[in-house]
Amino acid sequence: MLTKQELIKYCNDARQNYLDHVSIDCVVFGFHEGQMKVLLLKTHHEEKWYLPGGFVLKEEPIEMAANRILMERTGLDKIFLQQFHVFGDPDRSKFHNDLYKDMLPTQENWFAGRFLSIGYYALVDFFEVTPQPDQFSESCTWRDLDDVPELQLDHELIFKTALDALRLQLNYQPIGYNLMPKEFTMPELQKLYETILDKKLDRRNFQRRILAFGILNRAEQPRKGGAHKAPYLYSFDLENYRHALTEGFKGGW
Amino acid sequence: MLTKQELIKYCNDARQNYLDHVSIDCVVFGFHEGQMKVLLLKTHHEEKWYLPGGFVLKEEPIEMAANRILMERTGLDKIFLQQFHVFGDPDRSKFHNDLYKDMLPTQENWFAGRFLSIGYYALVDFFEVTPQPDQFSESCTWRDLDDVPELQLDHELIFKTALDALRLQLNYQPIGYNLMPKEFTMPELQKLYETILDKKLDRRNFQRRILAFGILNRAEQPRKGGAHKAPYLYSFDLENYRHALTEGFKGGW
DNA sequence: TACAATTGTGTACTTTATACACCTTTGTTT
DNA sequence: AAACAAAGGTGTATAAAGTACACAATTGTA
Repeated sequence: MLTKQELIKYCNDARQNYLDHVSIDCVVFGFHEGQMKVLLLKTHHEEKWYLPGGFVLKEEPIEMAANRILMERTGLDKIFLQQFHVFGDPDRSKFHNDLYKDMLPTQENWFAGRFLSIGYYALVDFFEVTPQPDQFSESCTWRDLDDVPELQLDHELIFKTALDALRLQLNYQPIGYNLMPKEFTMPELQKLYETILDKKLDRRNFQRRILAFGILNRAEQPRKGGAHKAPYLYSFDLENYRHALTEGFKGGW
Repeated sequence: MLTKQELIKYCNDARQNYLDHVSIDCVVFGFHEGQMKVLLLKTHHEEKWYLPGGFVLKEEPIEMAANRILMERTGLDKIFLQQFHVFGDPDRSKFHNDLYKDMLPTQENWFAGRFLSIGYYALVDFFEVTPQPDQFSESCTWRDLDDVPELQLDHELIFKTALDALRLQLNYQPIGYNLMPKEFTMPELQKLYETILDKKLDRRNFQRRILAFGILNRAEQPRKGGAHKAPYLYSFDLENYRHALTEGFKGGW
């Protein structure tokens, strides 16, 4: 809970710098070695969880805003964010809007206005980044997908919609660059798909299909040292990968 | 061109009623008997073409806003609109913003502010609806997809992005209800797909594939009276159609 | 009556998808 | 050292889907 002075200061700052009525919320999925998580913020002294979100500067492109917001609120930089939906229910922040209504008249409280929220999602390796909570948050932590706490506002809807969008994306776009180490084994890549889809895939059929996409290069030398048979190492063929990103996989019709 | 008094009046009205910084633009694709068109507005006394767009009322859900805007600007009612993207470049309406800068200082001109635009698209039978221009427009007309005039602002980008979204949709959702008459022949339905995709499909393979989706019922009696062999008539199985709409066609992974 | 246009139906071939089995490698157990 | 378990590479049989065709049936027109 803010003091009245703090609230007024934040309102003035926001009114001056941010575009009114528009916010951005980011759903950052984290993957590492078969585990999938989502990045959440928890406010000070409360058990209230949020997706990292924020506002758009008056002259800022929204893609830049999404990246800046993610950076400011979680410390994560240079993450590829993908716009997926706008959440525009006028009541979506009703509870939030009323929070400070006794302290400051709603008309004077910039944050109590109506906000549409543009949803962005991303998929990162959570071992490659170190989330840092901002001043408003007590913690910024990865939560297992099957252990997501109750979220504030409509953030559960945003989260679920993002997960659907991500799963749909698997069908016509390559995925995994920036998630896998430079070289990785086929079972490791399969884990990624299985984790996102939350189901088991056949080892051999997965291999055939993913190889058919033509976005992988196999290294000469297999990985050594581990227990069991030495697996081959693969890396993404960046050129083909990027091409597949823009062109998509199967044409459909 | 508006007079200064008119502009001031519109600004006041808008400031009072509309959410600042947010607009909606609709890309309405029209289809009938193998022709595909897009609905455009032309301003009075100018050769300036726009997509039908407008603003969101302060307490209005954005889906309702999209429908109201389409109704107000084109007369089209009860059209299923699908949100597909937000266009958030701060310069997207730069030219438009400067239009009245000599008449009214930019700060006082509500319309000269920055607007994000939420894109919606729809697909309708253009024989079933009668577009009516609103007071701002000289005409509201269907234009052939390959004869789209130069569009104002970033409306060409919005149009093209909508077309991509529509084509992508063909791969995992049924389409055509509300576009085809209650009963239609297979070649007629094929025309729809060919027109949207702008390419020829094999007659026989199309039939097999579309029938495999299980969303069509074949009538007992073929159509009579026309020249040539009497074709069978089909209608959409609404239950299966709706199911396919929510579930999607092929799972992919 | 021949013909062109349109539509229905079939079939061979290719490609993908699915469901399996078997072998190799490597560290651990006995 | 031999046996074993676990992980991983590769293959194959079958089914389903996609592609490319050919031919027959119907109907109005030349």
